[in-house]
Amino acid sequence: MPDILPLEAFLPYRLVRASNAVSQRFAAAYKMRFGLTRPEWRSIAILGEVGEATATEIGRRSTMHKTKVSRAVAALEGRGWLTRRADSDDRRVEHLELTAKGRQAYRELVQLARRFQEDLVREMGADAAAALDQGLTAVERMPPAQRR
Amino acid sequence: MPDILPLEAFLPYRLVRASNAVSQRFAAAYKMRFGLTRPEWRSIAILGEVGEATATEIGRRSTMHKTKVSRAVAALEGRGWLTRRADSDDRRVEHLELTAKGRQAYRELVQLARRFQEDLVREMGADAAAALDQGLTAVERMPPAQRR
DNA sequence: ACTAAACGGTTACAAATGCAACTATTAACT
DNA sequence: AGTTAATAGTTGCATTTGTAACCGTTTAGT
Repeated sequence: MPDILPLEAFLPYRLVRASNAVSQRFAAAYKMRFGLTRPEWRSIAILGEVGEATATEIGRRSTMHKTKVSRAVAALEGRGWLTRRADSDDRRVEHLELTAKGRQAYRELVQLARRFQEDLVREMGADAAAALDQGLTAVERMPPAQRR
Repeated sequence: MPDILPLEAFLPYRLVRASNAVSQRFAAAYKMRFGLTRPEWRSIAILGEVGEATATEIGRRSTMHKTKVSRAVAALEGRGWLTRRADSDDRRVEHLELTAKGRQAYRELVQLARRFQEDLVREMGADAAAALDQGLTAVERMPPAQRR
């Protein structure tokens, strides 16, 4: 009498699958357009949003490990999409900022992302999208101790 | 007037984050209890659910690449949790099945998963969990061409 | 029947990732 | 002041993952 668990009904699995499906599709878009990796796209997204940040802050905001951030930042710097500026008070800290070229790319990326999300919502249906939003909000509210 | 995109409002990003938060927490549980990797746990979950499957079928059902499945299956075989049986008609095919030991582990894993999901739903709130369910269902319904 | 294409599964190699150790610097403690 | 702990960021190394090539077998086309 085997007590089975249908994987299709298991929330963590469904979340992973949905997440993979959606972000692989989006990743294909920005990768094709710019040759960016996910850590790179995320770092740009943060910098474009807040204007200026340290590597640590990028990591905190985007939930990426600091080595990922470090490598992404190095790559973006190599592309000439961001610059580092030493902090005057604390010489460990580097303030990062997009260059004009980086901001231009960011603008395009934002367009891409907006269109993507619009398509997604249209395809899911507005009511389902609202439900998803509500569900994700609840997950996001869960305390870090529980979330991690 | 930079047109910004708040990452916190971008669905793919939110999905990835929620998915990571939830499944890292669950992974910690089965990893601690059994030392399983995620591909291994998924393979067991499929086999426990359907009783018997080929590697290809495991891949299809769990959305894992065939190399991942191949490695997971090899590891589980090494543990003595599953056995391979050659197909009589088609000698390329191997039918996989959990051993008694594997089924025992599966039973425990199902318990673990059930408790996990109950806790999760309780913590989110039943209404939010229902909303999440509805949202995920809509994503799952999206055609593969769009999903991938 | 014979060749080419397709398929199940494994393996080799390259790229991405995570962890731990490291450097340099600042903060905290006594 | 002087030692210790903490922090920002980078790098080396082991592990994980994905891609492509591969072997053996079956199917399809001619």
